[in-house]
Amino acid sequence: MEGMRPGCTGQGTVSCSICHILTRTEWSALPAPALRTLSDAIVRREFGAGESVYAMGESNRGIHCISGGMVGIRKLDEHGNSVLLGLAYPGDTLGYRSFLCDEDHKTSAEALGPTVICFIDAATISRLLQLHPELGRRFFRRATHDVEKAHDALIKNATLCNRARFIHVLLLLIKHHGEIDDDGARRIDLPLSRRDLASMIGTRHETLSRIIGRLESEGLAEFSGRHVHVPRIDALMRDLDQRLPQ
Amino acid sequence: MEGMRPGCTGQGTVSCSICHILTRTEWSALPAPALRTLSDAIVRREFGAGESVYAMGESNRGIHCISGGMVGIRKLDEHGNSVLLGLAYPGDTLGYRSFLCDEDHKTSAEALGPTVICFIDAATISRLLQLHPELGRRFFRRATHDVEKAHDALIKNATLCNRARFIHVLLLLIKHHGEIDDDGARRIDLPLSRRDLASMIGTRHETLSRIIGRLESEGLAEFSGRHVHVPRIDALMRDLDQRLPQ
DNA sequence: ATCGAAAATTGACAATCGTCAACTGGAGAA
DNA sequence: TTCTCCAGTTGACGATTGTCAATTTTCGAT
Repeated sequence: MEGMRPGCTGQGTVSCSICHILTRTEWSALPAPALRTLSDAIVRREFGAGESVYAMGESNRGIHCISGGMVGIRKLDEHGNSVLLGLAYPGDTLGYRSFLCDEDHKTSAEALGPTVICFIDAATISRLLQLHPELGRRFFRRATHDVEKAHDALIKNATLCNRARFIHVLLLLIKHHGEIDDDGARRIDLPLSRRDLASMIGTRHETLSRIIGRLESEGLAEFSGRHVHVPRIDALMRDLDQRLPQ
Repeated sequence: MEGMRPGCTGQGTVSCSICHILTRTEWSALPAPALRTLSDAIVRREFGAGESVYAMGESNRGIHCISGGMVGIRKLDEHGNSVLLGLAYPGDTLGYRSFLCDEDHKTSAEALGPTVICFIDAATISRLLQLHPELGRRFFRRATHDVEKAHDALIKNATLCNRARFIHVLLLLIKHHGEIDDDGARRIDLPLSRRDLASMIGTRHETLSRIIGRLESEGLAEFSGRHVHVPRIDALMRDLDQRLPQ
């Protein structure tokens, strides 16, 4: 199977019942015996940065569950433009919508660094869903949450300028990847290229370069390649309040 | 009950099994006896233009199903900006997500003209869902479809300029409300204010005024208040192809 | 270490956009 | 009717953006 690595532990060697991110996943709706069924069925796969987990248009053979690392959810429009719709982290389930609707993948998922993903095949999920209707309700909740996330993004696009949208993305990334210095400053190594960052806020990469330049000249952040240093994160947040429209 | 009109036929007088828009709704998953249960339970309500069907933050007591007319789905951000997220037409179900997740309404729904809406109370839905699991699957499909619609809107926002986004909205409205003249030209009475149209494409109403002005000076459309005349609709669509980025 | 391709930055310029302001026009109330 | 209010339009202006182009930097492969 593509993506399988020599170090992959393969089937049945991971226990979902002791998975530390279980409480974040939809599977936590299952009782212990069902979790054993799940553990026996999952296939653990490791991905390197840039590797595709699945691609738009592919048929969907099961559900992916992120155990470690980070995944970018991408979509291409009819003209080949790539837009990064969102980021997924350990505990997030991928491909559940198209799987449960028996449709092809509507987005692409791509590892943004060393990533470990558990794959659960169609037959196992069908069995679990039939025995435990609560699992289906959890996935419905998840879909609802995804709608709300997309609506929030639409509202940000409609009401904020590019600069504010970028700061929002930056704060989100800091929340997930940032480290705190002794003086309270934050440091990150961005997991995304400038182009992907630009596509997330809906602008061109040249424009993003200029926004970054302005943030640097104002002392709000220092960028060096993918490394970012934010001396005072509250200054960034206050900048958002003062820059509501454009 | 607020919104009830003298002309409202009230409970049990509408048969869902003969509702002409039934094939479009999730309820078509139900067999005939369940449809009778549904018919007996629904409450038909009529709304005038601008009347609220439900508001953001209200508790959710059931599902609304549009029988006739048109509804705008609106959301307010934390600063009071109103954004029109989408339009709903006969056959569309409203408020199903927050209802099935047992949460408050996350959006507002507002009649954009004389509108007839059937309301199904919580107890009836719960009973139907329990007896007919397929109904739940239909709602899941609907949620998935809503995610994809929001993602498509995000991609349009990220890759198209305001002018192209407005033309997309205009074509959508023509599809639903347009009439065809003898010479093939289209006519519409827009169901939305300029401000709402602007919020849909994520810009200011002054900017929309200028975009409309340019479309008029190029002969692509004539605007007179809310009435629009599009002499050649294919010219509008061709304009989209030539104006991909900005 | 070197090379080459892709990513990223920067400049210049035209086009677009947001803001503020003034003005027009129509709908509803007194 | 007249008045007021609000949606809509238009103008002016500065700021931002997209595009094209040139250049620099980065990163992986050889």
